[in-house]
Amino acid sequence: MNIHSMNERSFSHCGLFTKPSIKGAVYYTLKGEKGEMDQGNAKYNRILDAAIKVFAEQGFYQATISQVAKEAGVADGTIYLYFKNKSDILSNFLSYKTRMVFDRFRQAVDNADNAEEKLKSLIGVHLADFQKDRDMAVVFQREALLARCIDEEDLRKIIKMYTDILEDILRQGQKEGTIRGDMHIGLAKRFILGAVNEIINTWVVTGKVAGGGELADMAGPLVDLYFKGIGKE
Amino acid sequence: MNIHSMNERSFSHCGLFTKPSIKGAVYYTLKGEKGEMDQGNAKYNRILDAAIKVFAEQGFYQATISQVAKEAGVADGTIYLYFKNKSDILSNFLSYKTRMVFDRFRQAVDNADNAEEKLKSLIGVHLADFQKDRDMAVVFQREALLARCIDEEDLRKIIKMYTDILEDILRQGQKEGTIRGDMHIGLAKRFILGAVNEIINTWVVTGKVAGGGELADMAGPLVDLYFKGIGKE
Amino acid sequence: MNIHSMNERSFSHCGLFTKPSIKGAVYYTLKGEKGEMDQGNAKYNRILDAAIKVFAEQGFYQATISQVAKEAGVADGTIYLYFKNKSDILSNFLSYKTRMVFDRFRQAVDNADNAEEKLKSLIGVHLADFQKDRDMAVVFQREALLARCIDEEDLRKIIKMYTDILEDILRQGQKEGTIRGDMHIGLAKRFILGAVNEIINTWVVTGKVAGGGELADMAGPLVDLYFKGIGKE
Amino acid sequence: MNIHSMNERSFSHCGLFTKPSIKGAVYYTLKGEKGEMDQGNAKYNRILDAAIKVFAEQGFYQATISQVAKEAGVADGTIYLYFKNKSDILSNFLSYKTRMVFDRFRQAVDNADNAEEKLKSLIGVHLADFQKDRDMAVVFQREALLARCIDEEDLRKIIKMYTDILEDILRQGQKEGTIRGDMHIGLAKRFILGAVNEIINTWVVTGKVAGGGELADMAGPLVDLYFKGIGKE
DNA sequence: CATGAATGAGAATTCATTCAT
DNA sequence: AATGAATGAATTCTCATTCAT
Repeated sequence: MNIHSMNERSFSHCGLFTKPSIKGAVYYTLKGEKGEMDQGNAKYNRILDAAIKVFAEQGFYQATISQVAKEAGVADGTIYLYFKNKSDILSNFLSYKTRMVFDRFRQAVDNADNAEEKLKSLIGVHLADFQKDRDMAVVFQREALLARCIDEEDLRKIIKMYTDILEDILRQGQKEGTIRGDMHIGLAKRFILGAVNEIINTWVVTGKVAGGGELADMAGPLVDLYFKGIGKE
Repeated sequence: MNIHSMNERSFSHCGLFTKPSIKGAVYYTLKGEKGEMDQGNAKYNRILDAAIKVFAEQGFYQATISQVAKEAGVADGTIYLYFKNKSDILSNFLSYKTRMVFDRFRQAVDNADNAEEKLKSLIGVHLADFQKDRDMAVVFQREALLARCIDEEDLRKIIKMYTDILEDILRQGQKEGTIRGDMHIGLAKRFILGAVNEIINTWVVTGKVAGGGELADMAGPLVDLYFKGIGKE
Repeated sequence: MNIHSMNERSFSHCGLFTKPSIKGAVYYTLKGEKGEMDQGNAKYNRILDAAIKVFAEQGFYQATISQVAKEAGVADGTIYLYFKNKSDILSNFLSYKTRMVFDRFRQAVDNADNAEEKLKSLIGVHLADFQKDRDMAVVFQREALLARCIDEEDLRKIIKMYTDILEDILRQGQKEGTIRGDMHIGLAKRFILGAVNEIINTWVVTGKVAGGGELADMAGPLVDLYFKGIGKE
Repeated sequence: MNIHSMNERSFSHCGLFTKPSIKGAVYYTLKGEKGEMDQGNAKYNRILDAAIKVFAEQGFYQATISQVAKEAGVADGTIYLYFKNKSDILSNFLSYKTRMVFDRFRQAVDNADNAEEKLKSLIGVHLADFQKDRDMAVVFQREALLARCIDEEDLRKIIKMYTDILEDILRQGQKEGTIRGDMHIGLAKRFILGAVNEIINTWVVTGKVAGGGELADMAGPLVDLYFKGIGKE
């Protein structure tokens, strides 16, 4: 018997956002936080961490289960006690990480007052969280796209989640009178998300941040650009 | 002897933009234009076209040489007369396509007068060209990133090429007085490129354009957003 | 220490019919009959029953220890307290079952008077017993042959046991004057056994009995055929 | 590209007897008979022969593709150019062999006049053919039963093919007045087939023929038993 | 140049068996 | 005795690449 039931709610099987909790994800969240976390969870997390590290370094398709197992310090076969197959590792990671990341995004937005502050807060958390965990960032930005093992539908949902948050902010700003009413919201959403992704991608590829500071420091100037544009009044 | 010398200057071996001409690329450019083009070149192009189609459909790693050969109507072994290996096909494509695309981009920019027109022209051609050839767009946006067979250095160069064009435009705009002088140019470049990529990606994944029209139609509204931002004056 | 000494006398190691008693078999025989039977024996039997069920359904090689354990309601490891390995389960079953079946066969033969009655009784019990326990029948007819884990020598012995019984009957019939003296006894034995096996196999595969009744009902008509043949007078 | 289209009509995919010809089987038939047989066919046959030899020795599940490849003198991968997978080898063999064997059986029956002669001829060919190729006999008698990779439906069809031939003979005999009209034909068919199988199985397991001669020599005495039975008139 | 059959290294995955608890 | 997580050997199958024709 294996622990698969625990991960049952993987991307490819149950839809990404339909079930409320992944045990694995929960355990993962608890990483390092609870002394009473048992071995099984620890191992699930160890494998997940190792896999993301290896995927980030090698790319999903280049990475082998053996490499992941070695990195995690377990036998090859052990991986299959926790994950259905190689794709399932990535699925579980994306599923869990998406959930976690969006929880933080929502929080960041909820804790700010007006549209501009909300946007600044959202972008700030986005950049900070991704900078904090480069492996995650690499896998999220690069592998998620290509991984044909991930349902395109799920991919769309992840993006939609983000653009939905943005849409809320934009509409609020329009009500507040701080954001133009005469623009294409669908375009504006992509416009905002695109810049953030581009900045993260540049950092992922070059290791550098435009301007030389922290990734999160770009949130202010970026939101400034979003609002004022590049044009001279 | 095979034709490899011809492709020697592939991405992964000699750097993308260091040597002035790729015979293959040249042949490719000439596709359908010159009656005196010999069989070999035609076959080179057939394989390249077939490969991009298959890569776009299956993903680079899922695609097999056999599929490409079948699509191209040649034997598996024939591919190796024109390309060193599987990665080399993608490398050659990116190398050639980058060159071609940037030629068109430069032209688009050169044919316009002021910064705003240049930007509009650049984005317009970018969107139009990618929409015209979805397979190319898919491979460019998705596979290029993940394909570890492409040198990261080369990837950086491609992006730099684009942002260099943008930088020129931005500086010209600043001189013209149409673009703010008090902004971070490095950030602005990513800000511009990011939106274009995001719009293309959305189209690639969903098949839809925000707004419902043609991809190229977004150039105007997008540049408008770039200049004015989302803020209410 | 484990209980292995108990099963030491498995098919593959000590020969099937050389030692007088298998503890496991004895326990098995006692299944449900003795209140003082301890837990260990009950578990031994539970595993054996479960294994035969799973082997019958999946085939010996397709069946996994985990499936057997689950069916038996014990942990995977527990199986190895009672059986040396997977083959040993089958060996023990065949060993026990052969013994049990032949006890009943001998009894059936002993309780009848003349050769024809003996034969009818033997065939009747054979068919009835196999019909009563389809899993056993499947394993006996199908898996026993293919399972290379069973010593061919043992296989020969089982068959010989049966044909020895038949030989006794045939010789008695010849003495009694009811059975021809001018025939090849070795051939006649196979002739008799073959028909029974074929009828059981047909039932195992199709689930049907030629004629549509109970398997055991075929004993009479079959023995009639044995004696009279298919020829007209 | 591989040669699979050639074997398309495998047991498990298209039903056993629905399509008229297996190229592979045809080639196989021609083994050693036609000088112009090309390499591909020769290899297909080499692999098939090797596989049957290995399956007969090791059993289907114990046998590995590597063993088959080694026996055939080809690389492991080559096997997959000719067969979809391990089961497909067995399927193709059984499919081909069944066809061939039944052609010979039909011929044997057609060339004889009355029921008794037909039966004698059928049994004679059956025994002779199986004795001629022990590996085939082993695989046919033992592995075919157990191989869960073979559709049970197909198994039934093979058996039915044989019993259909027998039924024709029995009915003809009844018309001719040489065979009893008062017997259960379904039972009689199994009765006949069972004896043949038992004799072959005994020979497969012990290497011996009851009586000590050739397997085919048993046809006469056996048919004599069928007709006259074991009873003293 | 072109072919495509053959190769064999390499990867994912399974599962009998062990052993620390 | 019982457990079941962990192991890792073993196996199937894939596919980029080669090379004789």
